Amino acid sequence: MAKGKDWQRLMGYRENPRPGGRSARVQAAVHQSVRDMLATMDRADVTIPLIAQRANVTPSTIYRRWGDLQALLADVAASRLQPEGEPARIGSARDDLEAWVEQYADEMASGVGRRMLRDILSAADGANAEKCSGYTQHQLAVLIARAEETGEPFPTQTELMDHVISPIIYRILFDQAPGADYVRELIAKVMPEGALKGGSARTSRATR
Amino acid sequence: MAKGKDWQRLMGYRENPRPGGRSARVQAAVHQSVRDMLATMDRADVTIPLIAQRANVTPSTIYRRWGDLQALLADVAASRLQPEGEPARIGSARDDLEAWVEQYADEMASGVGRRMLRDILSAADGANAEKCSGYTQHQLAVLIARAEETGEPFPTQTELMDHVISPIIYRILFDQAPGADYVRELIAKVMPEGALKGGSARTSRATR
DNA sequence: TCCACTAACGCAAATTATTTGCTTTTGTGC
DNA sequence: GCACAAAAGCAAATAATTTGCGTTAGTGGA
Repeated sequence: MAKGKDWQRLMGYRENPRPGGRSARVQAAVHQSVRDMLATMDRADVTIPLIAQRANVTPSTIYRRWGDLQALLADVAASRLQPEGEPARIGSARDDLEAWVEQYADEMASGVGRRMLRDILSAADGANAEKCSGYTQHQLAVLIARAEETGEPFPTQTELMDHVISPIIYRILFDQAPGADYVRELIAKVMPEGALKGGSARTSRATR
Repeated sequence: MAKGKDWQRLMGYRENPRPGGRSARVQAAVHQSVRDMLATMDRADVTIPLIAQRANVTPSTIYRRWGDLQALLADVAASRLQPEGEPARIGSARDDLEAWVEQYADEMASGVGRRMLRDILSAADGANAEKCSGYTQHQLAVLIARAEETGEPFPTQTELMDHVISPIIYRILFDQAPGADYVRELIAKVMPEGALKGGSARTSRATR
């Protein structure tokens, strides 16, 4: 089994060799089918033949295009994890950050989010994982750019990834869900000295 | 397919229902078989029938006991990730911590370590992931206890998990390997104020 | 030590998933 | 339009998974 493990690379089946109508339709139908099935039935019962049937596609099409179920699930998860827009503008850069990270943590810690994370990480090809991490970094970059514009003191991207995102993801993957106040504490810790929360003292949580 | 998804729980097949001779032998043979195969062949070619053959066991035995390949791989990975002993005693508590974390990061970032991590995370049952995180926390607890004995200032377990272990694991899972100096920087950041590195200034790396 | 009990294993048939060679459809560039 | 080839469909061949039932062998009690 699994002889042609990486033909996807061997024959450059990558991104846009022929993105025209039919291919795109098949891809959309298959993705939709996967999303539907994940929403309605237990993940252990989701199989490629079933996905294919619901998508009105032949199983071999899926096998040839994605390789195996894990790769397909990872692909679907990665596309669902792609942010729909930029972080909301609430108020100060820090407020925006807090709001965004809280929502991020909630999404990732939810049942579906957690499973998507795992799907992405368990794929043989790490491309989707990198893509997913890239999305996060991009969102943070937007927040950082805003802070720069207004001159507000703000953590660097590395600090945010290492000390806010990483602990959140670790907890989700290995233990349990991080709560909203835990997230705020993480943020408080990486904010540069002198950056105030609202109008009060640094560690205060009175405002809001 | 996969009808009896979680019979392992339904009928309490858990840890020690009957750990006597034969069961233990089968478990050892299967684990060994998996380790051998992972070492010699491509992971995509590792199948349950092959594992069974090499372990001189019937495939259905493996299916009934572990459920599927992912669960088996996660089980093997978790047992390989179990630390063999306590962290080495090098010198100061901080030196011990640095040495231990560096080795931890190296192991996890290596090809095998990375794959084991992913195996553990991709299993449907999160028990192995928790177990694995528990090992890490236990090792850290030992280091913390030592620091307490000698009265050296030391980070808390939460600080270490959140700001040293988490960023390392995140990088391994999503991006690339963390280097030794990156690891030392993380440690430097969580050491309490006033804790000196070797005999010199805090951020110095002259010693050692 | 022997015996009853049953968890766990082995075997083999039935089912289901995966691979593969070949044909057909259909975007794409000229 | 037309030629080209990428991607899809189809179906047969292969391989993995499930399952029912018989057998083996730890475990606890007499």
